[in-house]
Amino acid sequence: MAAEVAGGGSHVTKQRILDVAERLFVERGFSSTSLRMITTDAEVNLAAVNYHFGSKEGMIEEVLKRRLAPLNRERVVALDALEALSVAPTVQEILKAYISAAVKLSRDPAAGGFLFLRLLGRAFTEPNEIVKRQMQQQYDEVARRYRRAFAKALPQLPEQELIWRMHFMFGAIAYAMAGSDIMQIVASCELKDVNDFNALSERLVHFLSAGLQAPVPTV
Amino acid sequence: MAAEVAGGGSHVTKQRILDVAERLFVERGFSSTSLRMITTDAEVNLAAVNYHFGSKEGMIEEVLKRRLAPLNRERVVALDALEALSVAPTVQEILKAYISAAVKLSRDPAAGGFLFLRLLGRAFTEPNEIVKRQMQQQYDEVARRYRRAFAKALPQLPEQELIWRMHFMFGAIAYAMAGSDIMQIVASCELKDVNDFNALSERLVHFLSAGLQAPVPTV
DNA sequence: GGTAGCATAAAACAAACGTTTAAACAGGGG
DNA sequence: CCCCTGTTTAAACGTTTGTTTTATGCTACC
Repeated sequence: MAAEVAGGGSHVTKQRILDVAERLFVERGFSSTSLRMITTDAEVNLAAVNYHFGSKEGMIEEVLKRRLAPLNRERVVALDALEALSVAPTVQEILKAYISAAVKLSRDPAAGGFLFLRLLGRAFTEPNEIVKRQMQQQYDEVARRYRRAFAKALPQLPEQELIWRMHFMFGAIAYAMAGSDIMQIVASCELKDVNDFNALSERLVHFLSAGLQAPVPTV
Repeated sequence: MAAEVAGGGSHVTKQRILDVAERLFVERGFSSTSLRMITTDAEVNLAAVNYHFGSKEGMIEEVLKRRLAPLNRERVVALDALEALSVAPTVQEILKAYISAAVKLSRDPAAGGFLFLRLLGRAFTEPNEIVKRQMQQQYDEVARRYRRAFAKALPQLPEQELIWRMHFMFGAIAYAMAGSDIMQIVASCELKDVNDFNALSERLVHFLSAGLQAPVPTV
C-alpha cells in the first residue's frame, strides 16, 4: 500500500483527477476534454487515468457516480422522511424533497457540488452510451419512488399523463441547474441570482407544482 | 458550373452532407462525430466538407441554421398573426404559437425536421462555442418577442420571475423534444406516443401554461 | 535487508483526427 | 477548339487522441 491507510485507496491522485475532470467536463463537454488536459491540469501523470480507472470512460463513470449516488440517495431519504411524516404528502412537498437535495449538494464544502449540477444538466442529453447507462442506473430507484408518490398525490391524473409531466419536470430542473451560460440565450435579459440555488429552488417548486397539478386535458 | 443551374449553388453534395451530419449529430453528438463518418455515410469525398463549409465548425453552424432559421421565423410569424387577431393574447395562445411551429417542422416532408428537434434539445446544453453563438443568434428575436408577449399576458408577474419561468419553459420544451432515448430514464415506464408530436404539444401547453400562470411566490 | 506490491514516471504506440495540397474532371462561352 | 471556373478526387500533412509499455520509486511486511 501507499501513503494511505490500508483498504481505503483514497489516493490524492484519484481525487485530483476527478475534481479536474468534473470541472473540465462542465466547461468543454465529455468528448472534447482530453486526458492530457485533465492530467496536466491536475498535475498528475498521463497514465494515471488508465491506471486508476481503466479507461477514459471508466473515469467518466466515476465522475458521475461520485456525486450522483449521494444526491439520489439523499432524494430517496428525503421522500422516506416525508412519507413517514404524513400519509399523503402534497405535490409541493414531494417536489421540495426532490429539489432541496440538489440545493444541499450545491453547498457541499467539497465545492465541486455546485459545478456538478451544471454537468448534470448536460448529462441528461448526452448521447454517450456510458453516460446514458450511468444516468439510467442512478435514476432508476429515484424515478420509481417519486412516480409512485406523485401518483398518490395526483390520483385523478392518468398514468401516461403523469409520466409525461415528470419528463417535463426533469427537463426544466436539469435545464435550470445546467445554468448560467445557457441562461444568456434569452438575450438582453440580465438575470440576477444566477447562482443562488435557494431562490432558484423556490421558483422551480412554484412553477412545477402548478404544472404538475394542471387540469387534466380533455382528449 | 457543375450539374446545377447557375447562381443557385444547391448542390446535392452539400445537402447530402447536411442531412447525414444532422442524423449522426443526433446519434453521437457534435464532437464525437468525425468528418470521415459523415463523408463516408454521405458517399462524398472527405475534402468536400472543408471545400463547401470551410471547416467542421462551419458545417455545424450550417446544420443548425438550416432548420433553426425557418423554425424561429415561423414562430415570430405565428406570434405576429396572433397579436393581429387580438390585442391581448392569452398565455395558452402564446404558448401554442411557439410550440406548434416545432410540430409543423416535425412533419416536414424533407424528413430531417423530426430528427432535428432531437438535436435541438442537445444544442441547448452544448458547451461548444460555435453552437452557443448560433443558438443565441437564432433565438435572439424569438426570445425578445415572446418575452414581451408573455409580460403583457402576465402583468402581475415580476420581470425576474418571468425570465426564470421562461427558462424553465425552454428547458421543458427542449428536453421533451429531445426525445425518446432520454425518456427511458424514468425506467420501467413504457411511454406511448413517443413520436406523436401533436399529443406532446397538447400536453406541453397544458403543463407550461399552468406553470407560467402559477401564483406569484411571496418572497 | 531483501522482497513483494502498489503508485508514479517518461516514452512510445498505432489509430484517428481536421485540414491541405495538387491533380483530375466537368461543362459553357469566347 | 481551348480556356476558364467550379467541383470532385486521392493522397498526404502534422497533430492529437486513448492506451500500453517499461522502468523506477516507495512503503510495508517477513
